[in-house]
Amino acid sequence: MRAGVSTVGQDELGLETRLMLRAAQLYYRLHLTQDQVGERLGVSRFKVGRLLDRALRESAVRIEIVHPDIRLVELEDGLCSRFRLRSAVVVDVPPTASPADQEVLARERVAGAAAAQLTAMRPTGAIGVSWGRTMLEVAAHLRPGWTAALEIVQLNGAMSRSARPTRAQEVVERFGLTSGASIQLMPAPAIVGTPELREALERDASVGETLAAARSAQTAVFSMGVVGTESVHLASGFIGEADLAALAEAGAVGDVLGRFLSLDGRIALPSLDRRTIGLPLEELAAKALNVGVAAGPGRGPIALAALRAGCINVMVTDEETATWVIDHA
Amino acid sequence: MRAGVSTVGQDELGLETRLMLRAAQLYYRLHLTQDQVGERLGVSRFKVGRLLDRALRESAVRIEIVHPDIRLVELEDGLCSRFRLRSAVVVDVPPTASPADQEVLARERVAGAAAAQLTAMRPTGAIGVSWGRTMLEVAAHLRPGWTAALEIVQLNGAMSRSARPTRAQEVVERFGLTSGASIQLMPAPAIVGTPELREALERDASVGETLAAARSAQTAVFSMGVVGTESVHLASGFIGEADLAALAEAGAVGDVLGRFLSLDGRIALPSLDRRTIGLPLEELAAKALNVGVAAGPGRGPIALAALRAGCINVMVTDEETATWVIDHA
DNA sequence: CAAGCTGCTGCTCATATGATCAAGACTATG
DNA sequence: CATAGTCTTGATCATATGAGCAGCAGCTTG
Repeated sequence: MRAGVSTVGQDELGLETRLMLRAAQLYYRLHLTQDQVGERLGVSRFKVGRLLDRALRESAVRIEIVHPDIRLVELEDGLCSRFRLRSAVVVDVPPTASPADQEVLARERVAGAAAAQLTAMRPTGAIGVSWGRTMLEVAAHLRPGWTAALEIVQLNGAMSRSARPTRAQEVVERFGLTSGASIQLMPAPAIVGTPELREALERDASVGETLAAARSAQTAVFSMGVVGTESVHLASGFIGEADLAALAEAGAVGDVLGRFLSLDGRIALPSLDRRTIGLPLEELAAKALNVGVAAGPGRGPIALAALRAGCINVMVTDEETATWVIDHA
Repeated sequence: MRAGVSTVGQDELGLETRLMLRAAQLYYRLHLTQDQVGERLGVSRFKVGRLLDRALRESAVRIEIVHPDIRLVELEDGLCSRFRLRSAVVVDVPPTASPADQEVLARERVAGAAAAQLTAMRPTGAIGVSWGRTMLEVAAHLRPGWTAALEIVQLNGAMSRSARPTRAQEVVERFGLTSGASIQLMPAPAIVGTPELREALERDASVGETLAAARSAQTAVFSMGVVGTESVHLASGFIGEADLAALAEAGAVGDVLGRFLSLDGRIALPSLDRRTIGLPLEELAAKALNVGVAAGPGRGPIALAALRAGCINVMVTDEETATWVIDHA
């Protein structure tokens, strides 16, 4: 090797750096092999490798992902690592004219992604599901044969006496019809008037057996609701204005399976929770696969609360919600 | 492969693109192997390779060299490809307070680079050299043992009668002393009064033998001079004000070996050229290795002219000159 | 000047990557 | 409903790259 001559060191100009840039140019821009670069530069391919290594370490060469959607992947990674999730899906929701449209579109997009994610995951055995507008949309996106699961079981009470029914049954039915699984409903309201009644109902075979099935299911799919005048629980008549005021007072930010949480991930109003029929959150959190779906403006707080409660290990949501969660975690 | 299920096509979101970004993220940011990426994403490593390929082709991933000196390498490449050079060296010259300082610093930097380049190239046999301020500086930067060449020969006339001598002998001597090569001077002025005298001198053994040696040398090292009041030929008394005016009239932009060129690379003033003693440019251009050195503000035009004349195959210059040449080529 | 030390070089070998190919899946069309 | 064509997929093999190591040069220090 004649490299020895360079040891005379006539190098005020950073000859080594020059060599590095030249190597980077030939390798990254012209796509030569390290061998070819070495030949052109008169150095061994090992040296070329080391030069490129240095270029990368010293950030003389920057590799960046410039696709506009990369931020979604970054949000997904952020959610996964911060909350130890198995996976996360964050979808882009194009802006719409009105906030109402935005909410509808977000729900539609997120639900589609949730359905795709569920399909890809191929859950088996029994699958517990909640209800609500988002879950209804998820159900609508499921395609026949999406899972080989044997049973679909409702995770919480849903039977409504109101003029605007919950359509909870449709959710379960659609999950079942598209998969050939049997279905099991929870024939009870989401929330009743007293803890004693809740206990009595849960002890009764009608509700109790479904609850037992919900308990033993290895998979759960559920959405998150907001607290406030647009709450589905209010519309369905499960809670009244007084409850709403108490929830607001207690700092509730939304609900999971009808159980309202405050931002720290704890039950906001234990007295109300004791009147709520369905799987308790600790038991939900214990499942192997927990797909939580949050779609639409204002879902950030309840999403964060649910994540903190540890009852989600697969998150599906929109960019706005994910951003809020990451920013406030 | 369960990939079949994805063919149901619940993909308004560009699922494939999402996968691509995820792969790019894991591969380029987290530095996993394609195998590992494939495992995490549930696809084969071949698919990962194809995804990354696509990401690169579609510019979803951009690899850029961000080091501040990369522009110098780009200029070098530009010079090499535009003028079919063997190599080019473009050096950075930090700004100074005054233009005069700038010229001195540029000469110093470029000369250092030229000396380093020469050293790295290890020319053998005979080496022809020109003279001038830049060449003197190059000579000063040579370190003992820089070449195993046998002879250093002066390429053009240099003997001056003026108060300010050319110091051309110092250039040759320094080249010789640092290498152990013998030296051969050209004992004649650069330019004489008549073509006849030039011919007579070149026929004489004193000049003729040196000229023959200059002709047979396989390597040449020379600098480029500007035309104008600061011309070294004027200062040395080789040309007078009248010649200068004629050169300006003829569109001369500078000289190589005392031969003045116009921007198109041709002899600007043939009548003057016939009075110039030394190697003709066609013979210079025929050599295997021609190191041309241009340093300092205002050298762009003569550098371009010399390149167009085809008498350079290794260019050493500063950023300003290189930029000018590229922009005007 | 000797001796130890540091840092750099190129080597060997394991691994990662890319090119090419054959088979299968889906589409479009008769 | 068949069938040809196109696209995608994973396998094989050659090549490119990276990890770890031993040798050597130059520097420092006694």
